[in-house]
Amino acid sequence: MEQKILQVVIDAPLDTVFDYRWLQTIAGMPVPQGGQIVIVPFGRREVAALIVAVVGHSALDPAQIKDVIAVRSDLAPLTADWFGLCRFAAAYYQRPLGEVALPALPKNLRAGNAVSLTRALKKVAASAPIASVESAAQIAPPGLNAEQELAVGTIAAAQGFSPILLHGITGSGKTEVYLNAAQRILSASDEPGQVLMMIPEINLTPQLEQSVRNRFPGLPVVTLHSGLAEGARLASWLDAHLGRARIVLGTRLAVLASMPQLRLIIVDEEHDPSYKQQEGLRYSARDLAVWRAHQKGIPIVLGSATPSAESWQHAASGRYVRLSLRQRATPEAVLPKVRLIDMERDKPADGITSTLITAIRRRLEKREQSLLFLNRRGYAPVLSCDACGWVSNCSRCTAFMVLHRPEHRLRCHHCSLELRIPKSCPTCGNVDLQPLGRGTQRIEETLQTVFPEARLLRIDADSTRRKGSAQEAFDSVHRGEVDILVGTQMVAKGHDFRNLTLVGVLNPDTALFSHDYRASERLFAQLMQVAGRAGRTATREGGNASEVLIQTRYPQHPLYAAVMAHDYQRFADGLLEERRQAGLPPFVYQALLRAEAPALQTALDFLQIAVELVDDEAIVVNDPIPMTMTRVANVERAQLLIECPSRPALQNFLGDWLASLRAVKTRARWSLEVDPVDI
DNA sequence: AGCACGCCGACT
DNA sequence: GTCGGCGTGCTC
Repeated sequence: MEQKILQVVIDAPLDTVFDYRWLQTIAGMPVPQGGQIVIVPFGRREVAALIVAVVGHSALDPAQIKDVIAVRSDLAPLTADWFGLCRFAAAYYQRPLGEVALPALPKNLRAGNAVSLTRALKKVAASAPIASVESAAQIAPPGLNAEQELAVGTIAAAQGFSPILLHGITGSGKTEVYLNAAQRILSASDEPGQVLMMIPEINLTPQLEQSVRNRFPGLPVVTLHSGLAEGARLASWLDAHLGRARIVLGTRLAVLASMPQLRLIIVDEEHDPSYKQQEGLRYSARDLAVWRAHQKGIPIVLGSATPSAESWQHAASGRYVRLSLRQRATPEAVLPKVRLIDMERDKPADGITSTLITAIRRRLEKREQSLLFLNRRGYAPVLSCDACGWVSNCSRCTAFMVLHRPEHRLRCHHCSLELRIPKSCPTCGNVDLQPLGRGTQRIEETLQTVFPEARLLRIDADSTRRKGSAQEAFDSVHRGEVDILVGTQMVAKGHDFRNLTLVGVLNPDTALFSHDYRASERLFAQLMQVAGRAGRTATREGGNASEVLIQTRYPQHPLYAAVMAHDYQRFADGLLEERRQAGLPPFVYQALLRAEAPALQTALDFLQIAVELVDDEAIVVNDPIPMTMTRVANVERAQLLIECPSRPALQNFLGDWLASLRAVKTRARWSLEVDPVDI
């Protein structure tokens, strides 16, 4: 009887391979291969594992080796390319391979549920034969302008790894460039090819999915995102893995999809913070996509109206090719006029200046829509007592509990704590408690008072909690059932409202002076994006271009000057110069060690030990500090930032450092983040 | 990460 | 006298 040793990895924080015994129980049963999924006994449970190697002998005592329970031989093995990607991600983010590779697979594949896999495989096999791109492109593409033609030509002609930064203003037709480039690449060769098209949040950008499907009717297009039900996710994943899906449209998790015939990667809105996974393995899907394109030797298009500082710098240094779309694709369309409202001169009443009120009134008279953008949900960020100074602190976090008036609740946005709004001050009994500051709910209330006849709609995480309700809300705006829309960053993405001609931005100033050096970069992107919601309408008959009004106390700030001029380049060049002088990314590479414990000192003590374990001249070590929001859900948190001008040098150091950190005896829970954001 | 074993406080 | 707190140790 033939015996083999399968070396496997498991989804656990254990950076080793485990050996299992495979015995040929039925003559002719094929020997398992690397890249296949197996079910193995692990401790007292059964887990899914991935075979990384099949060998003849194990170094272990045979008595220690257990038998494999089952081999998922019905699935084509994961390829070496895919393993290479997972290996890179694991090494780069300092995690065990199994913790990267196994969660990248659909749950149903790992659950040992043979029935659902068999059914899904049958469904894939039975689905329509693969359509060729030619037969599917029967819908005539709209004509491209010269800039778009140049972009498509450059992408399609690219040889080998070619990172391309496509900088195109809102409405300049980036999507058409993506679709044409995809078409050219898919039809260029006789072999089947696949395109990975990544977008920040699929639920907020259903238009893109629709344009892709409309453009290539009959071509297998699948979506991959966390909102899919497990069955649908498995079906999409299998289509991608088996090479049947020609276009995979997905969010950040799609970067780890198995796509054996990958020929082109597109990352739309490449600057978007959603590409950064903020829990578990904290990877940048954009960065992994670039690595994947490099590994495969294929072009990758990073598209944005406001590229990230990192990508802009790569373009400036010549690492990326920069292509610009400076014209709006629809010739009659014009950019919205951006004006600032000086809040020192025009003092706002209830958060809204008279200039903005007048502008909204004009839109109501003309039956046009207005959008007010305010990045703060709830009614007011804090409830306070004038008499004794009490404020609505969360008892478990270093944060205020936010007043949610319609729900009659105080809510902590950082832990699950929720209370009824107190009728009187908990310390002095004063019944006159005051909300301080303004969130979307309060703005909605104010507007309803000022414009009692107007049809108002608020779109934020609270109003769209129910599944599908965000879509309903956006649809009703499109149908013209809303006069004034109030929303958080949710409304900034994706949706173009044809009849919307006014965007008001309520209090963007806080981001100008944030401790987070990335805040201004995000603000610029957000302002350009929200301005784009209004900008797509052509100059209206006899009317004016759409208008963006920004309420600010700092009308002289250069960021606003760049926004008014729609001049990303001016902003970005200035931003990069500041970063260079301050020694901040992208001119330095960072890693952040976080520690948390019931007592802050426990976390700080651990980080101090970590400081003392740094023995590398190339590494700059900062002081361990409590996090800005020190306590969340009764856990105290601290962090230690380390920096290095060289990425390889940092990588080299991190491996050794982590090995010594794992040996430290501490009660703190800790984790390392490479290339952190939000620090 | 799970999951078990193992030694000290408030309950039927 | 037991149920259960989480410390620590292991997983081929």
